[in-house]
Amino acid sequence: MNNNPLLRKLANFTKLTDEECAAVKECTQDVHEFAAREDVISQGDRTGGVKLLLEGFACRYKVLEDGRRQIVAYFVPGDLCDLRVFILKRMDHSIGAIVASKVAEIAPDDVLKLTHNYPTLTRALWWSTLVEEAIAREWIVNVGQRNALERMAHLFCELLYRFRAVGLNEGNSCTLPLTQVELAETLGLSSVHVNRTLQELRRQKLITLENGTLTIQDLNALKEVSFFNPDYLHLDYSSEKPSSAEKEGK
Amino acid sequence: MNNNPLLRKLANFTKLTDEECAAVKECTQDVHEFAAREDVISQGDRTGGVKLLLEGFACRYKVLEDGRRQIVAYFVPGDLCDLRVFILKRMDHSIGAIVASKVAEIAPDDVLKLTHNYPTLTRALWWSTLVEEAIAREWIVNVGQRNALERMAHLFCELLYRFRAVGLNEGNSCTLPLTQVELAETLGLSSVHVNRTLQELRRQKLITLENGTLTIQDLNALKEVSFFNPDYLHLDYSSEKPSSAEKEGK
DNA sequence: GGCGAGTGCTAACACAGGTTGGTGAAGGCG
DNA sequence: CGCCTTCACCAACCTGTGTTAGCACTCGCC
Repeated sequence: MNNNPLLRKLANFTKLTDEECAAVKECTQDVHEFAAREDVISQGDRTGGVKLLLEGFACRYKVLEDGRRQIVAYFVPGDLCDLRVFILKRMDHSIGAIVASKVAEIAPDDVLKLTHNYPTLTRALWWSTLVEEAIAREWIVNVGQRNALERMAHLFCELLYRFRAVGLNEGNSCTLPLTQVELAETLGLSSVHVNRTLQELRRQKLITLENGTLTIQDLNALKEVSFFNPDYLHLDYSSEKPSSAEKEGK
Repeated sequence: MNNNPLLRKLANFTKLTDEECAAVKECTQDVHEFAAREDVISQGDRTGGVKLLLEGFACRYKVLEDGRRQIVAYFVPGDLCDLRVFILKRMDHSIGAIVASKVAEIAPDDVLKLTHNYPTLTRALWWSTLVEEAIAREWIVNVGQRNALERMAHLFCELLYRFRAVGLNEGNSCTLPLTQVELAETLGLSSVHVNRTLQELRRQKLITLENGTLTIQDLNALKEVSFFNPDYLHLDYSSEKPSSAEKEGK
């Protein structure tokens, strides 16, 4: 079961039956490969099926008319982009692969079938989209209220938690193949200031970031300086549900 | 039909049958009133039903541990807060009334019933949640990439479009009962700088804002200075669907 | 009638972060 | 092999925005 990162992620919310897992796997057979820095879908394109990142690392971004670019979300394996995009006609933003990635495309009809036939799975999928929205809100807070150091620290905390949720961490390390320019476009900073801030984080022995690998040396300290509160990720299956009569599993 | 702002808004996406309209109305009978600056629901609370703003003006916000506050969304009448919140256990943010407001609470079961029985209505509701997400993304772009003047201009453009979509504008004017502090918390600026920026917008004869009423004197210019592109609001029913065989109405 | 709270507004100063322009190292490629 | 591009890194300077503080006005209330 755990070779599918989506199922791995959903397990953070609820336990799925074998049948549900099989149904998901069946719908995610249409896999496309994208090269690093290639667009999966571009602003203005007609919406297609729902994309599921299977391997790699990708982002959502918008560009202003004058060229400024803002990355508004990251996708780690297991992330879906908008369960219901196909309701809209055109993409109001782009999705780009950051490194070589594998993306499954789920046909609209399959989405409807899945949500029609499997209520538990449906709840789990809704949970994942609600989390995605919560992340977007937290990013607004991040760029709106936090300074450069706090912003960057907060982002790194979030990414570690998300990689963990799909088992793609190694202790407090995870792959993070971002250039400093991309970090800048994420955090609303200049790349120069990203560089300075990275150095400061390293100087304080909070993180290391080299060769596309992020290592958080002191997670508690990093959480503190960035006011990171993981509640918005709603990864609370184990913590709040022990009393429920549902199966425990695993 | 048009006395319900939600139905009014959904009409921007598709035409609903009388039966669907009646079903919506029936589910939105449980109305609560909130005073200005009162919380509709607070961070940490257990999630209840889905809230629908009927009258007034409200916002979503998050507060950091040290007191900094960021408003991450505004609700105009007709806006729902997360069709599926009830899947989550606790609110990771608060919703507050800005002025005295009326809020309907739709029971989770009613949401499920509606989406189970009325596919067209369901599509329209999904559309509205997708738009809400798109707005959140645009806000990230706003605070991340635009400077103070552009940010404020962009926000005002967005709000006018949204008030228009529910018929609550008067030409290029709409009610906007925000203090400068609230504007600051929305745009990630200090209240002093909000003041400066407002004056600059007034000086350039782009807007007026007094007694809680925003008037956009030169919408085209305001859109230009803020790189405002309304695509993300997906209010494109009329513009992209003339060829469809569906009814025209109204 | 006066007082305090809340709000809009302004000025002076401080500083976080942006801009510009540079270096060197690593990798791709003719 | 040298050339070009990309990226991390660095320094000097500049500016947008924040901070602090103070004044004026309105409104509600004792």
